[in-house]
Amino acid sequence: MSSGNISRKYPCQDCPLRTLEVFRNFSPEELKFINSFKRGELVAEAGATVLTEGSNSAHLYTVLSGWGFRYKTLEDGRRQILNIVLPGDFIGLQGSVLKEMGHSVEALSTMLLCVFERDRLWDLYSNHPNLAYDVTWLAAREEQTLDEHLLSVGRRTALERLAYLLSFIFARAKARKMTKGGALALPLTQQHIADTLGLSLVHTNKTLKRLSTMGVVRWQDRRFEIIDEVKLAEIANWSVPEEPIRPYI
Amino acid sequence: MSSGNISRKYPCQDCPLRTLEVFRNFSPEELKFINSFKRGELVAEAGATVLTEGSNSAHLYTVLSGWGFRYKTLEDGRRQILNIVLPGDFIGLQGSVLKEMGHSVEALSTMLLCVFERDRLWDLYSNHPNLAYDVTWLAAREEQTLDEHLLSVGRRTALERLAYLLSFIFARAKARKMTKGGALALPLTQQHIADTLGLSLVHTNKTLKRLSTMGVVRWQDRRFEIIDEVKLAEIANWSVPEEPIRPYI
DNA sequence: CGCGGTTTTGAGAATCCTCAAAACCAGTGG
DNA sequence: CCACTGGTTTTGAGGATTCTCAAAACCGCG
Repeated sequence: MSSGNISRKYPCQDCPLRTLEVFRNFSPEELKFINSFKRGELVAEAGATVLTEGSNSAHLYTVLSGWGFRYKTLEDGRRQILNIVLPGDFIGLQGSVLKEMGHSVEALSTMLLCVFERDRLWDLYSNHPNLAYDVTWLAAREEQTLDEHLLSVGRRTALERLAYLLSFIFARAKARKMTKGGALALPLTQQHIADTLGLSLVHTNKTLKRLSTMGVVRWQDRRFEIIDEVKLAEIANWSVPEEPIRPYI
Repeated sequence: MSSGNISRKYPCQDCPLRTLEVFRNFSPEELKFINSFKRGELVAEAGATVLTEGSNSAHLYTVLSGWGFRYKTLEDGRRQILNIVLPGDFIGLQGSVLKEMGHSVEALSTMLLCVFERDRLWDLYSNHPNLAYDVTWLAAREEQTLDEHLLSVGRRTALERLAYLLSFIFARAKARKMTKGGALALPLTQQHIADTLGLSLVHTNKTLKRLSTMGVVRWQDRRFEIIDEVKLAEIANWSVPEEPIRPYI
C-alpha cells in the first residue's frame, strides 16, 4: 500500500483469470456476490509493500496478475520468505480473521490486485457458505504448502531444497500458463531464492551453479529454464503433485 | 488410528476444557450443534498414529487432553515435526477440505480426542457461519504459527531456535494450565526437539546443555523448567505474544 | 561512461553434522 | 535384588556443509 492507486472496477464475471482450468467454475450467483464484495482494483509496483506485518489491514486481496512474496523478518533484518504469491492467490486473511498480520507481502513485479473490504467477510460467511468453504480451502492449502516448505528448510540439503523450490514454483506457474515449454520468466533475484531456502546468497549461487553444470536447469538474466524436469524432482526427493483445482475468489 | 477405541460421548456442554479462559465462550446453541456434530471419543496411546499423510481420513478431531505432534517425512526417513498438538487443537482439516492429508499426527502421550464426521462439516458451514468462521480462524492461526516456525528454522541459529521453541511451547502450555510456575512436564525427547528445529540430535543436545549452563532453563528427565523467561525470549529474538482467545470446537 | 544492483569467485572460518561409544535410566525377568 | 534390555542422553572427535568477508565481473540504464 506504500504505492499504487485504486482504479475503477472490472466485472468479476469477465475476469480473464477464470478461463484457466486451475480455477474451479463459479456459478453466476457466486460471481455476482464476489463482484459486489469487490471494492476495486489496486496496482502495486515491483518493490511495493502490499501488506505489513503487525498491521491491521482493512483489506483483503486477490492477485489478478504479477508476482509477490510473503515474508517475515527478525529485528536484525534477517528475512525469511514464506511463500511466493501468484495470480489467484488470496492474501490478507490473517489480518482479517486474527487480530493482525503475522507477515508482510511485497510485490516482485507489477501486481494487479482485487481489493475486498474486510468488514464484508462476515457477510460472505453468513450468506455464502460455499464461498466460506472456499476461503477455508485456501487457508488449508496454504498451510499444506507451508508444511512442505518447512520440511524442506528443516530437512533437505541445499541442493535438494533448491531443486524442490524450482520445481514447486514451476508447477505453480505452469498451471497459470506463465511458462513457455520448460522456460519461465522469474522476477526473483538469487537473494530472494536464498531467503526462501534459508541459505546465504553465496551458497545459493554456488548451488544454482551446481544444478546448472549437472544439466538440470539453466539460469540466465532473469529467465530460468528446466532442462530435465524428472531429474529435478528426483534430486528434490519430491514427486511433483498435480496442481489441484482451486477456488478463486 | 492404529490403536485406540471409541468410547461413548460426554456432552460438550460439560466439557472441562471450556473453563479455560484461552477458549472463547460458546453459546448454548453452538454447543448444542457441536455436541450433535461430535460422534464420539477416541483414546490414542503414546506412539499411536492418529492421522496419516496421504490418507483420506473420514474424521476430524479435537484434542481433549494429551500431547501430540504433526510431522512429515522424506522417503529416506528424515522427519520434520511441523507443530506440537495440544488440548483444544483441531486436527484433520486438510483431510476434509483438500483431497488428502499432507502430514501425519502422532500421540506423544495418551490423547483423548473428540471425533467428528467429515461429512457433517458442510452442514456446519451452511448452518453455522459463526462456527465456520471459527474453523477458518483456527486454520489462519495455524498458518501464522507455521510462518513463525519457518522463520525460525530458516533464519535463526540453533541456540535461538531452541530458545524460541521452548518459549513457544511453554506459552501454549501455560495458557492451558499445564505448567506449574516455570515448570512443565514435557513428553518430548530430544529427538523430537531436534526434528522440530531441523537439527541433529547431537547438536540439539549440546545446544540444550548450553542453555542450561547459561542458567536460562533446566532439563532433567522429562521435566523442563524455565528459569529466566525474559532471557529466553531475548535469546530467541522473540517477544512472547499473548495467547489469543481461541475458538474451541 | 558511470552507477547501482546482481551475480560470480575465492578463501578462511563457524556451525552443524556424522560416527561412535559411553553413561544413564526405567522397566523386565530371572 | 540384580542383571539385562531398549531407549534416551551425553561426550568426544573429525569432517562436511554452509557462512561471512571481500572483491571482481557483469549488466541494464541514465
